[in-house]
This record gives sequence, structure tokens and C-alpha cells, in this order.
Amino acid sequence: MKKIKILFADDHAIVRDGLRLLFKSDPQFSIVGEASNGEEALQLVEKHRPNVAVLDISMPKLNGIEATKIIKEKYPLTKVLILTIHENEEYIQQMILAGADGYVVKNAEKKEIFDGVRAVANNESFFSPSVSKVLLEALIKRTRKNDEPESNIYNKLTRREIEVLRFIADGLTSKEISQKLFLSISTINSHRTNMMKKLDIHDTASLVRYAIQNNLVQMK
Amino acid sequence: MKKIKILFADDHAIVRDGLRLLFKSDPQFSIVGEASNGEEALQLVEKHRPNVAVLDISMPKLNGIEATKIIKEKYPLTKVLILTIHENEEYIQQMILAGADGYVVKNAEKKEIFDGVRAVANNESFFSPSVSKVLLEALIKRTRKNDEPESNIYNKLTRREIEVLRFIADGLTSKEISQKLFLSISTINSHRTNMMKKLDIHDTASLVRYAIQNNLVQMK
DNA sequence: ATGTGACTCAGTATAACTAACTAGTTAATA
DNA sequence: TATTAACTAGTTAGTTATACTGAGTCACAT
Repeated sequence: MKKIKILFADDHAIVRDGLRLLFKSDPQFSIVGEASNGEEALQLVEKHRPNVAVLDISMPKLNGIEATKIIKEKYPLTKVLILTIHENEEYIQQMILAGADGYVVKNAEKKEIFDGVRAVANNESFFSPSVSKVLLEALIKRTRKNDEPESNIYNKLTRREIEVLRFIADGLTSKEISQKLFLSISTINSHRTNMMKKLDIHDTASLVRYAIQNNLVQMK
Repeated sequence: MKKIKILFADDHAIVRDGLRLLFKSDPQFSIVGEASNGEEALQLVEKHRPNVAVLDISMPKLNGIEATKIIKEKYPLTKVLILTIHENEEYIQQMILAGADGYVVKNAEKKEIFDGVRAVANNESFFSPSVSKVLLEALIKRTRKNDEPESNIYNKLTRREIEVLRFIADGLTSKEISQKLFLSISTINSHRTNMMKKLDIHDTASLVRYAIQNNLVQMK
């Protein structure tokens, strides 16, 4: 079994000391570099091509998010594990978008950090349980919110209205819709007007948003 | 500390035997009912109002998904923990939509099932690590797919255009946007026109869809 | 220094949409 | 049977959006 080559970056010397101690305590890891800011981390990645880069988010010169983006673009073989105190959804999401392979909170136990490094080195993704919880709850909230009875579109709009709304959200004009449905333009406009009155909406843009929010159109 | 009243439902007698043994082994639980199908489970929930209903998905008469929906609607105080062998995303998502509070795989360890029951009894949600993994990976995939370089909005639209597009997708008219940004209507219209040309889009509806697709507006 | 892209603004013409009405037909239902 | 909701269609008026052409300023890079 090959050793896992590790680089870590954090602007606090104390954290670096801790990480150094941590990774030296286990022979399966080999530290190939330490950096105190994002730019330095990049240079060391370039030089040593580690298997895993353990990055803090807030660092001088180049923060962890930007560093991650660059690493994932230039050196895709180097996995990125974020080690941070931030547990809010936005940060986490930004990191996922940047391409981070794992996300571990700083107060995690030794074993959790090891697990994280091993997992990302092994091409898996890894998130601290508390981070997973935040993500899952966001996911569940999003999955569920379209299912509340009050917001159920079918109780508010008639079948014909929904049919028309689908076409509107697809970008068809009233004229085109009238041709598709063999109706007069007046009728389509009536449906538009009625829907808008019901929904307290006053423009096409909001109608489209409403349609998308209620899964009337799928976004391929 | 009050005992957690438990009902479980599974169409296999062997599984029921196992669950009975399991929950009897710990005095914090008290079994108030056992069912071999969904309908029976419903009747027992009605009768005993358990804190937690542990349900299998595939059961005769009424499956776990439908049973969950009914329980969550009629007896919201009863938490539902799904215990199943299915680990695919669709099943999991269906269960979340149905309102399940937790989801544990059948080959989980004793402790995990206990943890699950305790968590849902405690108003938290709970998912087996392997289930969490499936969900998280789905989430990450979804989060990332809007980030492919070809479809990256920031390479196509300028900052000002994106700013304007956000407002458009929020349902503001050009006039309103011009007032917000202290610009003339002509300018806003120019931005609209330029965006449409770039994106080969010819109506507001499609612009709004494009904005949403690219996460320019969040749908609360 | 020249060109390019981003941003700004104007004007004209046409198309599309919004608002506020009226009103007839049909189907379900109390 | 009378009522209601849904669907249909229309008028009138005003507003907003789309499609053009044209043009000036600014910053930045070749």
C-alpha cells in the first residue's frame, strides 16, 4: 500500500503544528508540504503533486475556495479536503461548487480527519456528519417544499390554466398557444388574466417562476 | 425519561421476530403494536398513537410509502422511520416526500436502528450513512451540473447583464429595473437585447428560465 | 494608437402583454 | 332548478417588450 502524499495549508501556525503531528502519527501518510496561504499552497501542489491537499477556507492572498478551483482545474489528480470551522450551508455549497472532494470541520476527531483523507484519496467524497446533516436538511427542505398542500397548484389553477401556463413557461406567446390549442387569442389572454388575478402576479416573468417552482416545466 | 412507544410493521414474520427481540432488549422502548401489512399498521397507529412507527416499504394491502403519507397527515405526532433494503435514490426521495422522518437500511447494526428511533422520536431526521451518501451524491451532482464550463453563465454574460437578468427573473419590468439601477430604460433594454442575442433567446419567459437554470435567483 | 468589449442612451416601429370589462356555453351539483 | 365554476370569446385602452439602427464614453490590451 502506497503512502498518501499530503499537503496542508492554514494561516495559523498552531493548526499547522497540530496537523503535522497528526499526520506524522500514522505511517500511511507522508507530508510533502505545508503552506500558510493559498498561493503558497498552489506552488507546493505544482511542485509535489500531492494526493490530497488539506485546505483551510480563510487564508491570506488566495482563499481556500479560489485555491480549490485552481487546483481542481490544473491538477485534477490532487484531491481537495476542506478543513474548516464553517458549517453554514452557503460555504459548504460554494466549496462543493469549487470542486472540493471533502469537507471536515476542525473540531472533528482525529479519526474523522483520517477517514476524510483516506476517502478522498480513494476517489470518494467525504463530509463530516454535522456537515452532511446541514446538506441533507437543505436537500430535504428543498424536496419537500413543493409538496405543501397550500402551495399545491392544482387547488388553485384549473386544468386549462395549467395547460396554458406550461406553454407560457416554455416561452410561447399567446398567439402560438392559441394555435396549439385551437383557441382564440382572447381565450388565452383570459386564462392569463385569471391566473394572474388568482396568484396576485402581474407579469410573465413571475408566472414563469411560479410554473417552475411548481414543477410544471422540467429544466433539462 | 419516558419510554418511546414503538409500532413496527413488516410482512415477514422473521423480521418482526428480530425487531421484537431488538426492542425488548432495551428498556427505553416499549412495543405497543406489530403489524404485517400497511392497513394493520394504520389501525394500530390509530389505536395506540405510538411515538415511532417503524415501517417496511414493500408490504401487502398498503405499502410503506402510502402508509407513511396517511400517518403523517392524520397523526403527525407519530414519527415514521423506514426500515428497508432499498437504497436507490428514487425510493429514498419518495419516502422523504411522503414525510418519513428517518430511513434506515435493514442490514444496519443494532445501534444504528436504535439511534434512528431515538433521533426521530426526538424530532430530528435520521438517515443511515449509506443512505446519506446516496442523497448527498445526488445533491452534489445536482449542485455541480450547473457549473460546467460550457454552460457557465459568467463566461457568456457580463456582470451588468447578470445584474439586470436577476431583476428580470424577479419579475421587475425594464422601467422598474432602470429606477433601481439609476439607468435609463433604453440601457436596460439594450442589456435585454444583447443578452437575448447572445443566448439566442427571444422572449422573457425563456430568459427567466435561463436565469433560474443558472441559479441567478433562489426560489424561496 | 487602435481596436475591442462593456456600458451607456436615444429613437422608431411592431408585437405582445395587462387590466378591466361583458357575456355566452357547458357541466357539475346543491 | 338555480347556482356555480370552468371555459370560451370579445372590446378597449394602456403598458411593456422585441427588433432594429446608431452612437458616445471608458478601460484595457495588442
